[in-house]
Amino acid sequence: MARSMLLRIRSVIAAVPRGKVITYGQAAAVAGFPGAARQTVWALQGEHGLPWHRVVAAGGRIALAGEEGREQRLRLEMEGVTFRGDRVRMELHTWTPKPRQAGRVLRDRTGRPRPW
DNA sequence: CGAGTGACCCTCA
DNA sequence: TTGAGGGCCACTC
Repeated sequence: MARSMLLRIRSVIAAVPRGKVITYGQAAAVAGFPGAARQTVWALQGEHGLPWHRVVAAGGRIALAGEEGREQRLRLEMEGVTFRGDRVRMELHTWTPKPRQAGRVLRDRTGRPRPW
């Protein structure tokens, strides 16, 4: 069931702690679907109760536009997340689930290696 | 079943 | 630094 894909991505997002963030691509990869960043968007759509503000685009960019984007930034700053310019300082706040074996490399669907 | 639509991402010019 | 191009895939007409 393709449905479990979104469910798994949701559970990953739900596990992101306060003060930490995860990117769309990472959320999908951690859930077991490297390269499926767009599905993370779907996983957030219409779902309440998820820490949606802790999901940012690659490089710490806020993907939401306008008012929504400003609210997301406010929520993050309230949790202690710091910014540099208009992006989150990923080196300080990126969340990684359980540190996997060092040196591990995941590959996306096109066979491209994705450093992890 | 085909086409269009995303709060995306990576590579390369 | 920026933009194009191709890739991903659930979901809705």
